[in-house]
Amino acid sequence: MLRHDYPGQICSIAKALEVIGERWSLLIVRDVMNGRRRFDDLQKGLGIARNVLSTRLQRLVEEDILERRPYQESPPRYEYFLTEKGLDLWPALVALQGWGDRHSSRKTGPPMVIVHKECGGQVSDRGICEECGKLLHARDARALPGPGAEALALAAQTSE
Amino acid sequence: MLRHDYPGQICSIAKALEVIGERWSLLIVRDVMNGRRRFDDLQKGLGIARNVLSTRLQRLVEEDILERRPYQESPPRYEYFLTEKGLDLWPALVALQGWGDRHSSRKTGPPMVIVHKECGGQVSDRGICEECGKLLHARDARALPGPGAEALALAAQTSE
DNA sequence: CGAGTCAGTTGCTTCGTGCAACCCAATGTG
DNA sequence: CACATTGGGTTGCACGAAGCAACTGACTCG
Repeated sequence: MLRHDYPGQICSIAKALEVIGERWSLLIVRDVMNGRRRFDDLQKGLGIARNVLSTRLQRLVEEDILERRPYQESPPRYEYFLTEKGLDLWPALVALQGWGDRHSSRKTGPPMVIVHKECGGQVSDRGICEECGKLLHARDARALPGPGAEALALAAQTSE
Repeated sequence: MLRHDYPGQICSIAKALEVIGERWSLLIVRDVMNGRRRFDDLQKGLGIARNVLSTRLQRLVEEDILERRPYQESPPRYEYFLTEKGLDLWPALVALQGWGDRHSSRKTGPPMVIVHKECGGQVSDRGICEECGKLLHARDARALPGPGAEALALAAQTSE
């Protein structure tokens, strides 16, 4: 049996980390948010071991962060979608990305930028549009390659 | 040699997680932010193995997230403080805590609340004071036990 | 003189991760 | 028709990381 807990902690940060603090979990959520939904696609994109990806996906589904939906039968093939709970991780991802940008991509500029779909303005690390000042949620924004990105047109078609 | 990287990832989230994505790291940062600064205090509070705490602290110091300062000589004893880079993790911690609150402390209410030092208003998961509307940073806020906390007067004297 | 404090280190065991190989059904290719 | 490829995994093995307990070493307190 696995231990997913930080015993004795009453803090919600600990609670949150029990679920998404495992290695790869947040990166999987980020990739699914950016439109990667299939096993092989996630595996290749992340460079994660297949068995680990498998257990992570199962756990994220159990925790109601991802939802597994068939997109064809025979052979059965599945896609993973974010639930509301999963989408709600957006502010945390944005905050982490902001921290990473500020402290490790100083010269090149951020490899990814987040823009407000509605007005095209850049989104701050607090999830607020710098253009129109609105407080945003996952569905209001889209990730695009930034100045620090070599190439990678992955987030191009970030559908709904 | 350890592997602290997520190879092939160009995203700042991956960069951030290389450093603070390890089990316990963020909880250590949170505790130091709440005024716990000493080895035994952190160890008892977190219930972490001593050797693991030791390596985590070393790594966080290496990464310039914590600073190790002697507070006495003979025998040499040290305290850990957050650097600016460490303090700057505050928005991410607040966002994670918000997510944890929303999705796992539904009935009890949040175990911890964050309040704006200046006006006493509650701070949202975006790090904005709900009272005065200001966008806050680590030094502007303080963590206090919330409705979901049984007891624990740990965060009582959250000095500067 | 013995007990306690503080900041670790050492040794051992178990758990988690990475890697490669394999499976199975269906579809594409020569 | 044979054979390779795609997609979504599972299995087995090796090794690094985490948990646990005991020990160290310099000092203080009663």
